[in-house]
Amino acid sequence: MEIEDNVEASVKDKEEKRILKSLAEPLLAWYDANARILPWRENAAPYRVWMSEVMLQQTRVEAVKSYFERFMKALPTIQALAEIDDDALLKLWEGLGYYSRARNVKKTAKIVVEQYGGEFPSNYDDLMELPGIGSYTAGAISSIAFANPVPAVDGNVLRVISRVLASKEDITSQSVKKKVEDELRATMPQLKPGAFNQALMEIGATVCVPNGMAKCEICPLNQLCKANILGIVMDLPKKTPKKPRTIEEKTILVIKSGDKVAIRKRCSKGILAGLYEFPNMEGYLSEKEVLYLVKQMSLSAIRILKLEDSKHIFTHKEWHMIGYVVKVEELEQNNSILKDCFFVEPAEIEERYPIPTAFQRYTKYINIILGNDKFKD
DNA sequence: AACACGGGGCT
DNA sequence: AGCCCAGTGTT
Repeated sequence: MEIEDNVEASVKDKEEKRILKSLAEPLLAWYDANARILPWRENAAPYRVWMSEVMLQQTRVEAVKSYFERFMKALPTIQALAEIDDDALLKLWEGLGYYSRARNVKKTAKIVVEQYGGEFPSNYDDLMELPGIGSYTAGAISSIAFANPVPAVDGNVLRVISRVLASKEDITSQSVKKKVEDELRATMPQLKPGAFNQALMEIGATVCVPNGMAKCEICPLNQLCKANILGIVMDLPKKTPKKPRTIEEKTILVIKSGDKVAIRKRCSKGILAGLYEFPNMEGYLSEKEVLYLVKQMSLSAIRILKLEDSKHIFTHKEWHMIGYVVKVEELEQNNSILKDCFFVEPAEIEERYPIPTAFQRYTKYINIILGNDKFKD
């Protein structure tokens, strides 16, 4: 019985290997005719490939386009990136999300300049040592910029391979990803590995799509795709469901003094690390409670206005926010709200301070005129 | 293996 | 409202 199982497994392995090896020809032909024109495809310089791949981590192509072009214009060389000021770097990344990526590209730029003479390493294992470069990005850089036959397995590739092989294994498990990487490393073409990897992802992004109907009619792989043949494309891939988001309630204060507004720098660890924000606290505070706190710091007239409620959704949590604009004069030092805050003009925020999207909506209230009807003593 | 880490677009 | 995206790092 054990022997029969082994024989069966071996037959299945060979079948899978045969299918994977037959992918390259139709895939490369399709890619030649259907590759999208994208900014980072103008040329495959390692610096460009690296930056685009990092930006594309968990981020849609459409969102990355403008960021990539602006970033490469501002920092045309890896030397320029290695030397840029942290706030200026985050300002270039503002709104793109996963800000540790920005910190990591700068760390890597420094290493490449100092340890590699400014030239990116080409092989997979060296790339894997660099901050912010994992198995996917190492494979993408090595194959696309240096033509090394190593796989670049992202969510698209996992979905496509899962369907082509009609595999019911859970693609969210790391062991499955590792297995797909190993199988592709053994079967992918030695010629044009960069085009092969990009073609696999491009099929996933434009044909073998995750939501809605996969376009199997126009897929170059439809004749050899087991899920298509078996009619189970919509049932694949299998994934374990995600944990529900936790909800956090916050009160945001837009504190105005003259033409300036109070902001502060966030902690260097955790969510939105190192970005700037309006002072805020846990929980919903009433107008009275805010006023009480604000009175401790302001010696004279105070006006306050409640703002519209807002909600910001992250991957793993939701911020439900209420906000107030508060006009203050004559500040006392070292009060609790304004601890770590400093006052800046709106124009400075726009050009200098990176503000996460969750707080961006409150910037429009900086210039609000507070009427006398809201005056409180 | 599980979790933290952004933001946005599509169904 | 849920899904998921050209994933990586930490625990």
